[in-house]
Amino acid sequence: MMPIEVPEQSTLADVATHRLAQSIVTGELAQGQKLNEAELAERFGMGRGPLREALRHLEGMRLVKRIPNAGARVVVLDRKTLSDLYAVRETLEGMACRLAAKEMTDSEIAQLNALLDQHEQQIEQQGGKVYSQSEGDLDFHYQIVRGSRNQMLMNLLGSEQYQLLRMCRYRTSRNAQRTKPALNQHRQIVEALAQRDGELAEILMRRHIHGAWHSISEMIDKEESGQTQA
Amino acid sequence: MMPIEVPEQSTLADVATHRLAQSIVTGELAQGQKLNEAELAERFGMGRGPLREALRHLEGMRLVKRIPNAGARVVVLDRKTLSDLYAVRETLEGMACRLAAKEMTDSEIAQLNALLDQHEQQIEQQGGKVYSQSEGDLDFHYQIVRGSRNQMLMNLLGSEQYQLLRMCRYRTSRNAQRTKPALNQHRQIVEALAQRDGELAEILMRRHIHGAWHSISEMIDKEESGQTQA
DNA sequence: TCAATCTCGATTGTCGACAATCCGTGGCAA
DNA sequence: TTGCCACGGATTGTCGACAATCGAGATTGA
Repeated sequence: MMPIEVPEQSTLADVATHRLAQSIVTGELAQGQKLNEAELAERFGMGRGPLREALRHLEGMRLVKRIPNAGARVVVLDRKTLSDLYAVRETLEGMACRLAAKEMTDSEIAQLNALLDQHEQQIEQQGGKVYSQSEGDLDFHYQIVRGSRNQMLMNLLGSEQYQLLRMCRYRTSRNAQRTKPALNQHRQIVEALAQRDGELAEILMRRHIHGAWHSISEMIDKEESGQTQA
Repeated sequence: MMPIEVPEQSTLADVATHRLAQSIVTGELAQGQKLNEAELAERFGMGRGPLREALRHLEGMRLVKRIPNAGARVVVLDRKTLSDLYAVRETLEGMACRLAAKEMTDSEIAQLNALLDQHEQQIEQQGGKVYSQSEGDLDFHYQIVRGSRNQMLMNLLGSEQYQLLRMCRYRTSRNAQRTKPALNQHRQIVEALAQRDGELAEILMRRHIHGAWHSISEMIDKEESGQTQA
């Protein structure tokens, strides 16, 4: 609810933007898939005008790529792109941690701990399904980013990049073995925040994200067993 | 030519996007200014459809902010926003330097030095006008970002953020005293790159940007002598 | 005089139709 | 058979008109 950017339905183009972003992120629309204006407009029950505006908005967000006179396609996240994304994320979220250690209130940090308690419960109860690794995890990260009080960071990590992130998560979070160690790392980070040790929090977060990329990278390697197209 | 994102005119919405972005960045359209669809469409010699698409694109790029049924306005860069922007930029460009020290070819680094020679000439010839501080400086930074080989970095720093950056530059680059020391800092950075010392290059770049923000911050303080509106 | 409301002009949101362009297909000739 | 060209369908790009909404100013009542 917090990060998914509620558009408070007012204009049709906005709801189209929202629905398309959602569909792209969840993988309902496959990467590289062609986006037919007439068909989508029909499905959403609106004219082509608002839909085209939504496409342009998503183009600005880099969720779709448009080629003049050839239509729009969902962006494709290849290995290199993902690698670059995680490298940037490592830097940016590390920075967020450093700032958050100075800026977050004690109450907010307590909330963070409560969030982790909640995750722990869910892991124990349902044998560590996927929660902590997919949505809950993102909540955790997003809360810290918010704690940095840096609006630019929130924009970058909370919107555009974040969407790509979620795309990636939906692709790879089916077999999440990493929930337990991830939770421990989260705990360490919050501990560092509570002690107002920004440098440590930054290092821990960077290590955490680096590990996440390592894990995801292996997953992609396995997954890549026969799909190469231009 | 390199960074200004040539749209190779094909669709009217694209040229509108380009022209609007240009006007916003150069300050031709003031911050917070209302963007009237009919008027702009008239001025650009096109219908309102393509223009609306351009506005949606710019909205995705965060160059304009739209309020449903109330039109679009040029985004406003207040002090806090700029401060956040420079903090992020410091981190990101530092990272770019660290990567570039490993990834750039000797030839590219030589080119960088040639670019600085050119800047030096221009400074000496015309008494250090504005070149190095406004456009040439950005070229320098952009070349390094490109040298990082990280596409995500290039997107972030080369497009969205970069545009905001340029907005800021056009606002504050009238009285650039900093061209000489800035050039020296640039030289130091290139030297570190040439020695493949990524850590040093990162530190130097961070210091360079930090100093730039300090300078710009003071400029804003002076400039702020009687303008407060909601 | 002040405040609430009403009305009107202006602006935005939406739609349908038309023009331009591209892609695949089929025919034709070498 | 193979390469090229023309044609047709489909899709995108653009425009003009209409409906919905908002803001500002005038009007009226307390």
